[in-house]
Amino acid sequence: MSQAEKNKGVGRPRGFEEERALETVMNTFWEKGYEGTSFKDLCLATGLHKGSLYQAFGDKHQLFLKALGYYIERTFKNVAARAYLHDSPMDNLRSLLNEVVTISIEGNGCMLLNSLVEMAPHDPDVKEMIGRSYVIKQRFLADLIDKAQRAGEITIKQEPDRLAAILMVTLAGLAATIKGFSNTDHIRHVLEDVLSSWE
Amino acid sequence: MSQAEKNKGVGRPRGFEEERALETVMNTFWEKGYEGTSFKDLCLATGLHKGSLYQAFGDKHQLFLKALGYYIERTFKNVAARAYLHDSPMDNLRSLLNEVVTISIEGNGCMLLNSLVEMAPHDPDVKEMIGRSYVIKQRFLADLIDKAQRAGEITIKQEPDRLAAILMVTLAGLAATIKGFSNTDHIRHVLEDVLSSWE
DNA sequence: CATATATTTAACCGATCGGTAATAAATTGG
DNA sequence: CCAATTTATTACCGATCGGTTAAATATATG
Repeated sequence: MSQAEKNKGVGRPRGFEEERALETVMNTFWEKGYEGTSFKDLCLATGLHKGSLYQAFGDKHQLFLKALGYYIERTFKNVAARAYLHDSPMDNLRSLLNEVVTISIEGNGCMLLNSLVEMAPHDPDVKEMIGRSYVIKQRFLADLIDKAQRAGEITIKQEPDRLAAILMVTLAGLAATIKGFSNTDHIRHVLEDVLSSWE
Repeated sequence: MSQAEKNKGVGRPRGFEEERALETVMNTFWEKGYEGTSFKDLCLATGLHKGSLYQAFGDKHQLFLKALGYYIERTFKNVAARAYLHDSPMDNLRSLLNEVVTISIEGNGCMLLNSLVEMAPHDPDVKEMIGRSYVIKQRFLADLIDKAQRAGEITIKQEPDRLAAILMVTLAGLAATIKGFSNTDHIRHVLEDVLSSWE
C-alpha cells in the first residue's frame, strides 16, 4: 500500500511525506553519525516534532536502521545502473567504481563506512545489514570482473572474487581517506592505479 | 621534568601514574569512540574522579587529543621497529604491514581510522594530527618500497610513493572491514594478494 | 452534528551530559 | 606545630539526552 493510499484512512492525515522525511533523517545521520545526532537535530532538519518522528518510525535506533536501509537501497540502485552503460565490461567497472567514489566525495564520506566503524562492533542489527550489502556488492563486482577477464580487459590471473575483495577493501579505504584530505584527486588516483595494474 | 620529579614538589602528591591513566583513557576512546565515551566511562575505567582527570589533562577534548597522540606514538614505534628485522626489504615490508593489521585485529580496529571517520570532518585538531601521521607513514612505506624495488623484490613499475598510497588506502580499508567480519583470515588474505601482485 | 481515529503539538519525565566550585586530605617548608 | 600548596573528593550546576503522556487538531464515517 502506498503512502498516498495509507493516508486515505480515517483520522487526521499525515502532514509530511514519509520518504522525504526519511531522506532528511538519512542525511543528518550520514553527516553527524549516530551518537553525534540528537533527536533535536532530526527535528530541526525535518521540521517535524519528535512525537511525529516517533510515531512514524519508532525510536532513534529503529529510525537509524530505516535511514541506513534507505541509503543502501538508494545508492546500490544508483551505482548498479552504471554497470550496463557501455559494451566494455572494464568501462562499466570503472564507471561504477567512480560513481561510488563520487557519492563518498560529494556526501560526507560513505554512510555505510561511517556506520561500520561507529556502530558495527556493538550493534548486531547494523553489523548484519552492512554484512548483507557487503556480500551482494562483492558478488556484483566479481561478476563484472569475470566479464572483464573473459573479454581480455583484465589480464591479471586471479579469481574474480578475490579481486573483488581487493576492490571492496580499496573502496572502504578511499571512503575513509577522503575524510582526512581536502584534495580529492589523490583518491581517484589510487583507484585508477589499482585498476590499471590489472589490465 | 619527569613525572617522578614533578611529584617531589610541595603539596599533596599525585596518587596515580599519568601515563598509565592516559593509556586506560586511550583504550576507552579506542573502544567506544569520542561521542560514545562519557566522562563517567573514563572515571570507571581509570578509577579516578573527574576532578583528577580535569586537573591532570584538561577537558574531554584535550584529553582525547592526548590519548590520540599517545596512540600514534606508541603504535608507530611498535610498527616501525619491524622495518629492520630482516635483510630483505620485502620481508620487512610484510612484517610491518602484518603488525599494523594485527594491532587492528587485536584492538578494536584502528583508533586512527575510528577518529578519522568520526571526528576529522568537524574537528580540525584531530584532522591535523591524523594528517601529519599519515604523511609520515606513507613516506616510511615509500622508502621501504623503494628499497624492495631496487632489490628486485618488487617488479611492478610504479613510483614508490604511489604504491605506498595504495598500501595506505588498503590498510585503512582493512581496518574498516575488520569491524564487519568475525573471520580475520579474509583480511590478511587481501593484503597478501595486493603485495604478491607486485612481486 | 457526533463519534471514532489518527496526527500534531507541547508539556513533562528521570537520567545523563560535560564542566565547576567548595571542601577535605596529604604533603613540604618554615 | 603552623601556614602554604597541591591533590582528592564530593556536591552541585544548567543543559541536553532519549522517550512518554496528554491535550489539541483534523479527518472519515454514520
